[in-house]
Amino acid sequence: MSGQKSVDVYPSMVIADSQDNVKAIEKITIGAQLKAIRTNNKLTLEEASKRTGLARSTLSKIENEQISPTFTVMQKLATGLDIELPQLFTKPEKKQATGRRDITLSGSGKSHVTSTYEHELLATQFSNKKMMPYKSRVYARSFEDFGEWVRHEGEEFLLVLEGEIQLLTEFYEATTLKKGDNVYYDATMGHLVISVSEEDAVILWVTAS
DNA sequence: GCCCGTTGTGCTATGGGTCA
DNA sequence: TGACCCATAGCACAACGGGC
Repeated sequence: MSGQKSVDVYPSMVIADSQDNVKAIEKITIGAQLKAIRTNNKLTLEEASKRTGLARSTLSKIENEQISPTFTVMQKLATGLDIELPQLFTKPEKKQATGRRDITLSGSGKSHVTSTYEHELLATQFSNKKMMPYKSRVYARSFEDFGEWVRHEGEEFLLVLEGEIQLLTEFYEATTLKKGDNVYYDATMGHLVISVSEEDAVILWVTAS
């Protein structure tokens, strides 16, 4: 319950608006997303509290960015509010149409920087999509940069766009992949990616739940 | 006055870091 | 390795303000 630690799979996010460099950065906060989802569903904090099992004050603090929810809390939020977890990181759509599309111009994805990766989330306007595509610059150079395996629900496809990476997985030998190489794997298996080229590698990732 | 949201305080539980 | 300390998350509770 309390004091839980979690692997930062989808960390707090920023928006980049340049092609190669992150310039003006706009923060996308989980709190704001949570509040939008809750109010769209016409739920009070009290009602949301009952549905998620989290205290009303806790929800208020999350919405006002006073505390950062752990992965477990985000799972409770997703379950209680009947949403997919990635929706906490994407702006909610009021209604969905069929035949929809989402164009992300070069460098205009939602960026989110960690100590190991700089993610640029693509096609973020869809709140209920089955895949989550994102481009990542790989800062990590060793397993120690992560401390533990990254694992989560679903499957992932990875394509190397620039540089050279090493894919480390729980059950296989480390594999070196260069530009154009790709891999599809079960994301519940412990995995992580490190750069092995002189420059930080850039990869395309597609996560499907 | 009631409902709702926000804020502040104090407490507990837990994990990480440090040190002997 | 175990003890200790500290930071953090989460909870309950109370108080306050705004809107109806």
